[in-house]
Amino acid sequence: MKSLPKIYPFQATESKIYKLWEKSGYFNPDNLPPTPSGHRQDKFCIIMPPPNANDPLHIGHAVFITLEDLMIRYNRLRGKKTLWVPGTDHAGFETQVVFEKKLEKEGKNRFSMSREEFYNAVYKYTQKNKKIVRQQLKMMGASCDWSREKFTLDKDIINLVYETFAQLYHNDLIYRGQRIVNYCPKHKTALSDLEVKYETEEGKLYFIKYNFTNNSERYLEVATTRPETIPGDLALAVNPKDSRYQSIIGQTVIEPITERVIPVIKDKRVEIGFGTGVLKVTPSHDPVDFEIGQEHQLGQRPIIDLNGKFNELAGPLNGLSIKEGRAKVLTLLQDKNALIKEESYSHEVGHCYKCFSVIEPMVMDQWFVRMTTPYQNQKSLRDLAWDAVKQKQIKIIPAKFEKVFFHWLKNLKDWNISRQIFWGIRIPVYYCREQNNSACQQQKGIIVSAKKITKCPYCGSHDIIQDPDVLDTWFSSSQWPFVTLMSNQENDFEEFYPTQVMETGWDILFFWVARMIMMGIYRTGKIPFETVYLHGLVRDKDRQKMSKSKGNAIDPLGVSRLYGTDALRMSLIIGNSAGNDIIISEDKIKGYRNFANKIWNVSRFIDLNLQNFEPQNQIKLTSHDKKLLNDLVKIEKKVTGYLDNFQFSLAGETIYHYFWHTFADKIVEEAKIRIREKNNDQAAQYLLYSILKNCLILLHPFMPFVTETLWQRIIVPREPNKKNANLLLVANWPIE
RNA sequence: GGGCUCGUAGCUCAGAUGGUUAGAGCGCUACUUUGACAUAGUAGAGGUCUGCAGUUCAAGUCUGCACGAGCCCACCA
Repeated sequence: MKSLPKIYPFQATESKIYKLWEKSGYFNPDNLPPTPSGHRQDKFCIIMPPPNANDPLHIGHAVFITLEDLMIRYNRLRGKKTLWVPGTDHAGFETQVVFEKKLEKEGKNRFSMSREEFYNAVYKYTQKNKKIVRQQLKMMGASCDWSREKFTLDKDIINLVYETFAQLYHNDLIYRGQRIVNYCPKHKTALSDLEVKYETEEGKLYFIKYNFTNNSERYLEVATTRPETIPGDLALAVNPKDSRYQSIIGQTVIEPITERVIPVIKDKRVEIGFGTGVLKVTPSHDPVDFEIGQEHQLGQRPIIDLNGKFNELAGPLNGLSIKEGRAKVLTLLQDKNALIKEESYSHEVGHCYKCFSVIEPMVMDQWFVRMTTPYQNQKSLRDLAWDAVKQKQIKIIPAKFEKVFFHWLKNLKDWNISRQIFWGIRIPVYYCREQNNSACQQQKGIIVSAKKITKCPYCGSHDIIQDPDVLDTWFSSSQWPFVTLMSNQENDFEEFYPTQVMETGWDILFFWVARMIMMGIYRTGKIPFETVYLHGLVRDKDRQKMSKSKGNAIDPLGVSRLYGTDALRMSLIIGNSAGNDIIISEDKIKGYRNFANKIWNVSRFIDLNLQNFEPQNQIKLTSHDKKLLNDLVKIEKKVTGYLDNFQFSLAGETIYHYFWHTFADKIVEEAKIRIREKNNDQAAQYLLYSILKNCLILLHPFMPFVTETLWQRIIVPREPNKKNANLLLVANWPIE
C-alpha cells in the first residue's frame, strides 16, 4: 500500500468523503444501522434554521452548520436515532429587498411589472439560490437528511400555515384592524415593531402658539418635534393633574396652519414635565396620539399618503415631501408669528431596519395576532411561551437570555403580520363586497380560505377579492418545527416532535424563537424543542460585524478551499461560547489547518509502523501503557461531559490539547523509540493504534472529513469484518 | 427612561456549581531541517485576572461601589 502524502490533501478528499456518506444513506434516520447494544431508541432531532434562499451562505451560516452538525454527529455516534431536517426560507421582505436592488441596477422596479411576473421572477431566483445553498451545506459537511429537505413555499407547508391562520382566526386570535403601524415609505409596507430600529438623532423641539378661539390675545404653547404634522392635529391635550391648565380644559384653540378649531382635552398620557405640558394630538401620525384619539373619539385626519407625501388635507403642504413640508410649516409659522422658539433636542427616531428610512406611523387596515389575549379558557400566546420557559420545559442556553426573553414578553403588543409586498405567502382571506345575506354580513364579508375561491361561500356572490397582502415571513417561520415534520414522512411528527435542540443566533430570539414556542404549543399542545442554544454573531478582529458591504466578510467557501473545511469548522467551535460573539481571523483558521495536518501526520506515522500488527491479537501491555489508556478514558469522559452540556469549545480544546500535546508529543515519541529498538513492539503498536482509533471518533464531530479519510485508510482495512466499522460516521462513541 | 453583558498575556478569546504553580490560538525570542509533520520540534519571555472595599480557611470565579466598553428594550411628543 502506498504511504500517505506528507501534507493532508483536503482538496482531493472532502467531496469524495461527502459522497461516501451520502451514498450510505445514514443521514436518514430510517437507514441507520443498529448499535452494539441493539436498537437506536433515543431520538435526537434538530430542525435546521432555514437559510434565506436569496443569497449564498455567509460565515454566520457556517457557524450554525458547524455547531448543529457537531451535535448531530456526536449523537449519531452515541447511538441515537438522529434527524437533521434541512430547508430554506423564502424570506419575504428580505428577499424582496434583495431582488428590488437587483432590479434597480437593471433600471427596473417592482411597479413596472405585474404582481405575477414579479413573483415568478423572484421564485426563479430563489430556486437558483436554493441549489447554491444546498451545495454549500454539503461542502461544510452537513450530515442532514436531504430526503426531507423543505422550502417555506412548498405547497404542503403553505397549507399547514394556512390551517394555523384559520385556527387563530376562529379563536379570535387573529383580527383585522385599522391601527397605527410602522410604515416604511421607501418599501411601501408596514413592518412589525421588531423591524424598526431606533437610533438617537439630533433634532429640534419647536415651541408653537395655538391661539384660543375666544380670545386671540391668549394662546397655548405647544412643544413638538414634528411641526409638519400640525394640519393633522385634532386636539391639544394636557395632563388632568396639571394645575397650570385646569381652567382651559374644554376650551378650543385654532390650529395655526389650516386654522381649524380644535378642542383642548385632558389625558393621563401627557407628561407634565415635558416641554410645556401641552401635547398636540395627531391621531393619524403618532402612536400615542392614536391611542388618545381612540379614547376621546377624535376620529382620524391622515395628511400623509403612502408615498410619504402630504395630501390635500395638509392645506399649504399638499404635494410636498415630509422634509419639504417641515421647512414650509416653519416659514408659515414664522410669518404668522406663531413660532416662539426652537431648542436642540436629541431623541430616538425609528428607522426601517433594511433601508434606514425614517418610519412613518400610519393608520392602515392590517392583520394582527393577539399576543396577550387569552382564548377559549386557554392562556394567551404570550403566556404559553412564558410558562414553558418559566417551568423549565424549555431551557435557553445561555441562561442569561431567559431574562431578556421574559423582559420582551412582558412588554409585548399585538403582532402585525401583513406586509404590502408581493413576495411571500398571500394572506388566505377574501372579502365579499356584496354581503347579500345575513350569514355573510355576520362574517363582515371576511372569508378565510386556504384554497383559491371564486365565489363567496356565505352568500354566493362572485364579487370577491383576495386580500392583497402577504404574511410576515416570521409567521410561517414560527411554525417551522412542526410544519417540517408534519409534511415529511408519515411518522416523523409523532416520532421526532418535540425536537431536542433549536440552535440559532441570539439576534433572532424574539423574531423567531419566542414565536416558535408560542405557535408550536398553540398548534400542537407541545413545546417545539427542549433546548434553545443561542450562538453569537461572527465578528472580525476589530469586533465589527461581518458583512459583504463592509468588505470584512470571510467567505466560508473561500477559506474552506484554502485551509480545508475541518480547519474552518474547528475555528468556529473553539473560542465560541453560547451567546457570546465569536471573532475569527484567517490566522486562527490557519492554526487549525495545522492541527488537521498534525492529525494526518500522526496517523501517517502510525500507518507506517503497523507492520505485522493485528488489532485482534492478544497483547501484553505494560502498566505504563495501561495507565496511558486509562488517561484516554478520562479524556473521553471529559469531552463527553462537555458535549452533553453544550460546552463545545471546551470539548474541542480538550481533545485538541490531548491529541497534540499528549498523544503526539509524548506517547508517539515514546512509542517511536520502542518500535525502533524492539522491532515492531506489539504493545506499542497496540497503544498507538487504539488511541488513534478512539481519537478519530472523538474528533469526528468536530473535523469530520480528515477523520473519516483516515478511518477509511487506517482502521477499515485492519478491521474488515467488524459490523458498522466501515464508516466512521456511524462508529460507536468510546464510552456509554 | 428600563434591562442585560463585558473588562484575564502584545492581539483575539476560554476559564459551569469559588479550591493545587491562571489556559488556548496567533504573535514574539533562541536554537533545531532528527525518516510522521517546518502547516514541525525543543526551550523561553510575557498576566499584581480594570480599581477599591467586603464575604470566606480559600476569589479571576460571590457581594457592594467606582471607572471604562458594548448591547437590547421602550409611545416624553
